[in-house]
Amino acid sequence: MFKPVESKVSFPNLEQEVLAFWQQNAIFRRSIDERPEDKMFIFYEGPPTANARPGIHHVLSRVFKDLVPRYKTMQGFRVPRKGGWDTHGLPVELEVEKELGLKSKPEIEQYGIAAFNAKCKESVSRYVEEWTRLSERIAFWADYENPYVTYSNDYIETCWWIFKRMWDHGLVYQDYRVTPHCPRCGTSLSDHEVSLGYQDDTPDPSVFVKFRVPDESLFKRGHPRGMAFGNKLHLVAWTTTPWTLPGNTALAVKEDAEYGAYRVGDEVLVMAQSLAPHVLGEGATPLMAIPAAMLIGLEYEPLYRPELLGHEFGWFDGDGRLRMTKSGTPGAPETGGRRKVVAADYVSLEDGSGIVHIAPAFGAEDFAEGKHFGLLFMQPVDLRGIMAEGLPGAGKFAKQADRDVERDLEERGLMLKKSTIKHTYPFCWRCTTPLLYYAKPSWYIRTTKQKESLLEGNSRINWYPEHIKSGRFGNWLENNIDWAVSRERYWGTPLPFWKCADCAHPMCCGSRAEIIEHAKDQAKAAAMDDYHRPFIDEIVLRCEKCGGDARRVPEVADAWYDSGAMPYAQWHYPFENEDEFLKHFPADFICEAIDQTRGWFYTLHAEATMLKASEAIPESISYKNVICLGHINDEKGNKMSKSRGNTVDPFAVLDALGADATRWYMYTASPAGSSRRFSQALVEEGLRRFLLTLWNTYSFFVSYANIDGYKPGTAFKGKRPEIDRWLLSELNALVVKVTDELEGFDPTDAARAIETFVDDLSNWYVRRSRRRFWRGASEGDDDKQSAYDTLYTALVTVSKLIAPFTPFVAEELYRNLVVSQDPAAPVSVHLAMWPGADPTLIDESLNAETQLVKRVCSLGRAARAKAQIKVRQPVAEVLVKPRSPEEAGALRKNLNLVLEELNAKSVRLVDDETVVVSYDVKPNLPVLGKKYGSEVAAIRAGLAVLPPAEVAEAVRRGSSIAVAGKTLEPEDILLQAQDSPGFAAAQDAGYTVAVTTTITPELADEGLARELVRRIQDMRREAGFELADRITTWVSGPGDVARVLASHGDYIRGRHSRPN
RNA sequence: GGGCCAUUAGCUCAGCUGGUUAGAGCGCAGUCCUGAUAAGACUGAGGUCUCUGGUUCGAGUCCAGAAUGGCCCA
Repeated sequence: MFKPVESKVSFPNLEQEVLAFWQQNAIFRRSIDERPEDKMFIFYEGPPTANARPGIHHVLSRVFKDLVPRYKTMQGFRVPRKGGWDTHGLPVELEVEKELGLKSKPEIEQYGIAAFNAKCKESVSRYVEEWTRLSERIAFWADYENPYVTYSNDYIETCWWIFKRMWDHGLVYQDYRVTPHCPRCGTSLSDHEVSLGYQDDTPDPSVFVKFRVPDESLFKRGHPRGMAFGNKLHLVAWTTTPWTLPGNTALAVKEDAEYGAYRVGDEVLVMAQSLAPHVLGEGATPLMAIPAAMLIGLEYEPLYRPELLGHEFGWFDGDGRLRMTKSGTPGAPETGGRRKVVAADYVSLEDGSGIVHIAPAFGAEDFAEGKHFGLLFMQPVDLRGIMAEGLPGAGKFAKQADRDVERDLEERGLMLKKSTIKHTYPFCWRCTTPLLYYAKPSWYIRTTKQKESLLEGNSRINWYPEHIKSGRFGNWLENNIDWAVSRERYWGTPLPFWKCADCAHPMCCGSRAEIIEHAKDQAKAAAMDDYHRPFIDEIVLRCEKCGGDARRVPEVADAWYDSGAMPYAQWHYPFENEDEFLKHFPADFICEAIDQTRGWFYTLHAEATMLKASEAIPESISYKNVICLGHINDEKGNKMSKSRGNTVDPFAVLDALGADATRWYMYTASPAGSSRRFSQALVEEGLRRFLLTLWNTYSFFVSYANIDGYKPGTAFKGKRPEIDRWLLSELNALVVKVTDELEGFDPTDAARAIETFVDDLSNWYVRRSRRRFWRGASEGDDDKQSAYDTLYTALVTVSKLIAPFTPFVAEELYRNLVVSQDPAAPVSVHLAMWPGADPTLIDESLNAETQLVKRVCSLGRAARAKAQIKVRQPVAEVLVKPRSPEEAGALRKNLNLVLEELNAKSVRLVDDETVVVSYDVKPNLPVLGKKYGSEVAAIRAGLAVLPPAEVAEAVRRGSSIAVAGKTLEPEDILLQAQDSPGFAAAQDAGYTVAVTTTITPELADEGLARELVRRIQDMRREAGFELADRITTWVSGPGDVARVLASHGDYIRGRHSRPN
C-alpha cells in the first residue's frame, strides 16, 4: 500500500512536513557526509549582509545557488556548503548612525569608536534569524552552524596575510584619488550614496575667465616676434566652480578643434571658433584662425599662486605619482609659476569656450590629466571645504568663496563674462551639503600590474551566460584600474599598515604574531582580543628602520576586500586548516547576480590573481563556473526598490503558494542571465501548470495502485504496448536532456523540458491509458501490469529529476513511491542517485510518430467541432490524409489511439484529400488586376472553363498553369476547400483529417449509452461513492433510453463497476 | 560619452548551426470532454517578428546602422 494521496493538496503545508522530516533526520548533513571525500564539488557562498530583511531577489540567487549542489550531490559528489555573512562596510555604519542619531564622523568619534563598532557588530546579526528562516523555508541548504563571519579575528587575520603577501610583492601603494567628498561629514561618499543626492536645477555661477599669455611664451613656443600681441593675448576658459580656480594648473584644448583669435577692445581673446560668436557676441573682430596644435604646450600666467603663500603643494612625478612638498623644499620643481596648455579629448565644443580649466585637486578627469602630463597640484581648500589664507574668500566655505573669487577677478580685469546656470549637482544625501570632488590619499592594490593574469584567468572561467566573460566582466578587466582599497571609516578590517612618525617608513604586518613581534608594548599587543578599531590603533610598532614610533594608518579596508578573501579567510588559512583550504580551492561553482561583476566576482578573481602573483597559492582562478543572474523587476519591469514601494515580501509568496512553486518560477520564467518580472500571479501560473498537473498524476496513480494492490519491484517483463514504449522513450530522452542541460549550467532549459514531459505524461499518457488502470484484471493482466510499471517508473524518475528544482514535492513523491516500498532505498530523494538514461529505450521515430498521432487527433477534433458532433457521439469513419507514406505507416501502427481519441468506428488513410474536400477555384483579383489590367476578364472566363480539380492540383503543387494564353502563378489563384457532402474536414500544414457526418440510429444509440454513463458517473460522484464501490442503478426514461439500456446494458454496467 | 543585454500575440516566453505556412502558456469569447485533474480538448479574435538598409535562391534567425527599454561604467 502507498500512503493515500488526495487530489487536493496544500503545498505550503506539505512543505512544512517535509522540512520537519529533513530536520529530524539530518538529511542535509547526511547528503554531504555520505558522499565520498575524494569526489568533491566545491561551492562558494557569496556572503550576504544580514543587516536588512531579505527580499525576493535574494530568493532568486539562493535557489539558483541551491540547485547545482543538489544535482551534484545526486551525481555522487560531496558538496560542502559553508554559509557566510558579510558584516563590514559603510551600509552597516549608516544604519547604526541613523539609529544613534549621529550625523558626522566627528560625532561618531565623540560617541566612541569602540562603542560605535560594538553597535555595528550587533546590527549585522539583527536579521540573521530571518535570513536563516528564509533560507530554510526555500530549502537553501547551507551550513549555518559553522558559517564564516567577516568580522571575526581569524577572518581579519587572513585578510592581513593577503595584504602582506601583496605588500611584499610590491602590489600595494598609497596614492591620491579624487572622490566625492562631503566636507561636513568629513568623508568620501560611495557612488551609491552620491546617486541618492543629485539635485536638478541647482543654480551655479557660469564664468568665462581670461588667462594671460605673455608674448614671451609665444616666442618660446616658436612663434615669430612679429606675432606678439603686446602681452594682450588671453585664453578664455569656462567654469561653474570659481572656487577651484586657485587650484588651476593647466588649460585643456581639443586637439582636432579649430580655435580663433578675436580682438575685443584692446585685448586679443582665444577660444574655439564654433563657440566664439555665442560667447563674444557682436563686438569681436576675428583676427586669425589658430589650430589647436599651436596652443598645446603654450605657457600662461596663473590666476593665483598658492605655492608662494606657504601652502603645501604637489606635482606628479615621472611615474605619475603625486609628491607633496612645500615651496623651497629641496627637490621641489621650479615652475616659475607658469602653467601650460594640454590636449584632452573630453573637451566639449557644446558649451563653454572650448578651453577647459584644469584643477587636478578637484576633479577626477583633471587628476588624470595631471598624472598624464606631470602637472602641478594645488589644493588650497581643506577637507572641511575652507579656502586657504591669502586667497579670495579665505576662511570661507568653498561655495561661498565663489563670489570673492569672482570679485577679485573682476577687479583684476580677468573676468570676461559671468552669469548663472542651472544644472544637476550632487549633494550629501544625509546633510544636503554640496559635495566637493576632492583629491585625497588612498591605498591601492596594483591590479593593473597583473592585468594579463587577470585576463588569462578569466579565459579559463566558464561564464553563464557566456557574454559576460568577454562582455561586462572582460571589458572591466581590460579597462582595469588599480583597486582603491581603503576607506576612512571605522567598521571594517583595519589596514595592517603602520607609518613611522619620524621617518615616514611604512610597514605591513601579515599576522597577529608579526604585530606582537614589532609592537613596542608586546604584552599589550598580545592581549588584544578584538582586531578592530580602536584597539588596533593603540598598538604602536617600533619602526624597523629608525626605531621610532610607527602608528597604524587610519583607514579600514573596502568591505569587498573581505568577501574576495573568502576562499582563504573562511578557513583562517594559512594559519590553520591548510588541508581544508587546498581541498576547497578553487570553487567549481559560484552564482550571484550581475551587479557582482564589479563586486564579488571581481574581488574574488583579483585577490586570487594577486596571491598567485605573490606565489602564495597554487592556482590563479578561484572559481571555474559561474552563473550570473539577471535582476528581478516588478511586474511592470521597474526595478524593485524600497523607495518605490514595489518590493515583494518573499514570505507572503511562500506562505500563499509554497517554496516549490516559487523556485519553479525562478527556474522556468526566463534564462538565468536575463532580467525577469516578478509577480505572485506568475508563480501561481507555474503552480497550476506544473506542480498541480504532476500532483494529480501522482494522486491518480496512487489511487488505482492501492485498489489493485500494485507492488513495484517486480519489473514488467512482457511486451509493452506502443504507448508505454513511447512514454519510456520520452522519459529516457528527458533524463538525457535534463542531465545535459544541468551539466551545462542551464537549469531553465532543463526545467522546461521536465514541464513538457509532465504535460505529455498527464494529458496524453494518463488520459489515453486511464481505462487500462480501471478495468478488471481479467481483461489482460499484462497490459495492466505494463501500464502500472510504466507510470510508476515515470513518476519515480521524475521525482528524482525534479529533486534539485522542487525539493519538497520531489521528496514527497519519492518517499511515498519508493521509500515506503523498498526498505533498502535511501530515505530521502536527496540521498538518492541521479537517474541514468537507458539509450536503448529512446526511440526517436516513435516519439515523432506520437507527435503525428496527437496532431491528427487534434485535427480530428477540430473536424468534429466544425460538424458540431460531440466527442461522446461515435462517428462511423475518420479519414486521414498524411503528408507522406512514412507517416501513413506510423498512423497505421497507432490506429487504435486515433479511433479511441476520436470516438470513431474506423479509420481510413487516404493519399488525396479530394476524397473529403473539393476545391473552389477563384481568380485572385487584386493580384491579377495589377499584373494584367483589362485582360482580367478574359482570364476569369478562361479559368471558369478549366476543370477545378486540375487547377487546384496545380496550385497545390506550386506549379504555374496556362489560362487564356497567360501563364498564371499559384499566387494568382485562390483555393477554397469545401467539405464534400457527408464529411467535415480540418486541414493544417498539409494534413487533412475528416469525419463522416452521418449518424446512423445505431451510432446514435451508442452515443446515448455514453451519455447515460456520464450522467450516472456524475451522480455517483455527487453521491460521494468511492471508486471501488459497487452501485445499483435505476433508470426510467423515454423509449430510446430503455432500448439503449437493453442493447448497451453491459457496456453501461461495465463502466460503473470494477469486476475484480 | 563608453560597454553589455533585450525588443516575436493583450501579458509571460519558445523559436537550435538561415530552409516550406512563426509557436506555447496565461487572459478573453464560445463549444466540448471528464470518476486523476484546481485540469484538459477544439474554435475564434489577437503578429508590418521594433525600424531602415545589406548579404542570400531564401532572413524572426546573419551583417551594418537607428530607435526604445534595462543594467553597468564615466
